[in-house]
Amino acid sequence: MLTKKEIRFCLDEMGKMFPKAHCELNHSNPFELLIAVVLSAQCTDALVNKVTKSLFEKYKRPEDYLKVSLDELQQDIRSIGLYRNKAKNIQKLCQILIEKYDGQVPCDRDTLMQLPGVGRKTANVVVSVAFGIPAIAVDTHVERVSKRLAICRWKDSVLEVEKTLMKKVPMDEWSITHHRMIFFGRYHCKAQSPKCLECPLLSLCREGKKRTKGLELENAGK
DNA sequence: AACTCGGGGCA
DNA sequence: TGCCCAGAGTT
Repeated sequence: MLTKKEIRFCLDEMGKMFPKAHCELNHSNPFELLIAVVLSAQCTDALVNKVTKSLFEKYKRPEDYLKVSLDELQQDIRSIGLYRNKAKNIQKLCQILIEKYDGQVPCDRDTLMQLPGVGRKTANVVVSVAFGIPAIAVDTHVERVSKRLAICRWKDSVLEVEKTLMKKVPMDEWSITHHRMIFFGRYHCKAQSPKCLECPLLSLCREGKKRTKGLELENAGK
């Protein structure tokens, strides 16, 4: 298992590789952030950004999402995939915001998780980015990177990964941890083809050592 | 734990 | 073409 010092080194290196990783989300508007993160499930941020640009010109407040028909909202977000469920969830979510929370986005993680389409990952992103509440959002990239680097154990559940990260990463870096690991996992430490041979973390990466050793044996055998 | 949603991106 | 994807909900 990696020490705190080693983890800090890893995060620093990830920050050097993707220096703009923390600038991708809109900090200033919790409602737009919530919608954007709900839309981002199972598709890339680049794709969501294409949609949200025009979407946020048309829909400013929760009320605006309820003024149109479900079909119209579905068409407005069609290009991101999973759009039927997401449109339904967003209309339901907006209705709840209006009825129970005076049209405002709750700043509590557990409250957010009760909204349709909002799971633990989405709730953690919203509270940490929009409200500055310490939280670490764990998605498939964060989970994979944490396991490959032996920050946590292979068999750990998503929740256990989150707890381990909170224990080992200094609190003031929690928010940035999510974005650095996301970019690192998406573009470098890929699920199928990680770039271990050109990775600055190889010397302390359990999975990387195993994989590169495998590559050497493979090459030697040919 | 396994399945579903889904169009776009990429090899 | 076929495979995978910044998840969440249901069974």
